Amino acid sequence: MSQSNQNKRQLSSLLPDTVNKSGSVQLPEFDRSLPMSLLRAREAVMSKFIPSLKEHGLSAQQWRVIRSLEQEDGIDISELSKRCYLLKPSMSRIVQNLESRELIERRNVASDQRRTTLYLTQDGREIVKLIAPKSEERYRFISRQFGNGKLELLQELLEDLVNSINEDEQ
Amino acid sequence: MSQSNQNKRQLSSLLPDTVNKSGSVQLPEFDRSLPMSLLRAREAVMSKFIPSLKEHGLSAQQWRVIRSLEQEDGIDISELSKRCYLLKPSMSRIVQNLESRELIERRNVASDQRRTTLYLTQDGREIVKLIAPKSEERYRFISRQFGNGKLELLQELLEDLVNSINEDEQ
DNA sequence: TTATTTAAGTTAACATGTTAATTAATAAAG
DNA sequence: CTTTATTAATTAACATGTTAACTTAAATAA
Repeated sequence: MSQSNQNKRQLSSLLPDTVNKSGSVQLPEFDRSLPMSLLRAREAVMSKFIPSLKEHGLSAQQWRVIRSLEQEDGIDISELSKRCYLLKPSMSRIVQNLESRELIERRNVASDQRRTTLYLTQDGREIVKLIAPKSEERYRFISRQFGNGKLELLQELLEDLVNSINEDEQ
Repeated sequence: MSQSNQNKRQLSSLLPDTVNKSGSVQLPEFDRSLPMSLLRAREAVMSKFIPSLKEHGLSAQQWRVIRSLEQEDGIDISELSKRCYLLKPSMSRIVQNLESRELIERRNVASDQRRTTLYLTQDGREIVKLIAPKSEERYRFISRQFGNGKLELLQELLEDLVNSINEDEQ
């Protein structure tokens, strides 16, 4: 994981809505910007999950793929890349990696030879059984430390943020 | 930017705190997990900033570096990598890239020849002047769409989340 | 003063993010 | 039925994320 967050500053006024007195525009303080806050939060959260993934030789992205197939097996690569928020070239390489390790397998779609569907293998299911309890424990830890109520509120705000940004594009 | 979020589901109960009735542990639904929520939020936010960065041939990471030097010039590479949440090998390559484009310049530290300090060039400052107003407008847009109060609350929750996760390590 | 440890930054190697191009298959249009 | 357009997935190429190793310089210990 990357370096810890060492440059914490006092919470200050955010996102000025007008230009400053001298007439020049200004961005929020770099460390206070929304992208940086989201980056820090995600790195902190991921730092709790990555060690147990590494124990099984899996990257975060590979786990996302396995996790998504565990929830619904047999979807195609395009759909899987959407659900995992991975670009298709990235998904293509990840699928090859997991296939070579026999954690997932491909099947052609008889009705559309362009498409390939993906399934967890028995080994893939075993690795889920090994990792899932540790991830579950990590979630409980985060939930306890941070507070269940605050976590629900955060999730809701994150969803509202995504919706409010995306509705501009509709 | 990556594919849009097309698989929205109804907001459901999050982070079960106990094992389910059958006795097996369970993770939150994949799409509802905190890492995925944070990833989506950051991608949505970044999608508003990246086009104007690309107009000037800058990646998000390169902009972070320039942005950080604009706030405080003349810091060393190690300190800059901490502030930008970039690993040192990544920072090393980014610095080389920006240096070759004459947006930043290196200066040795006479008192410690291991260290190199970095400064924005005149061209670097010009590009900040071109990009900053667009980024500022993007912040105003996000703030309007989402709500200033909600944005402050979100920032506060993100900071609390980071603090609560990290205090376990102290 | 010398030896050892630590630090700053770079490089190698591999994984993933990203854009563009390509191939093969399917759908649509005429 | 033939031609054109679109789609699914892969590959190439380059940037960045990540870990390990390396080089050079400074700090610390003996």
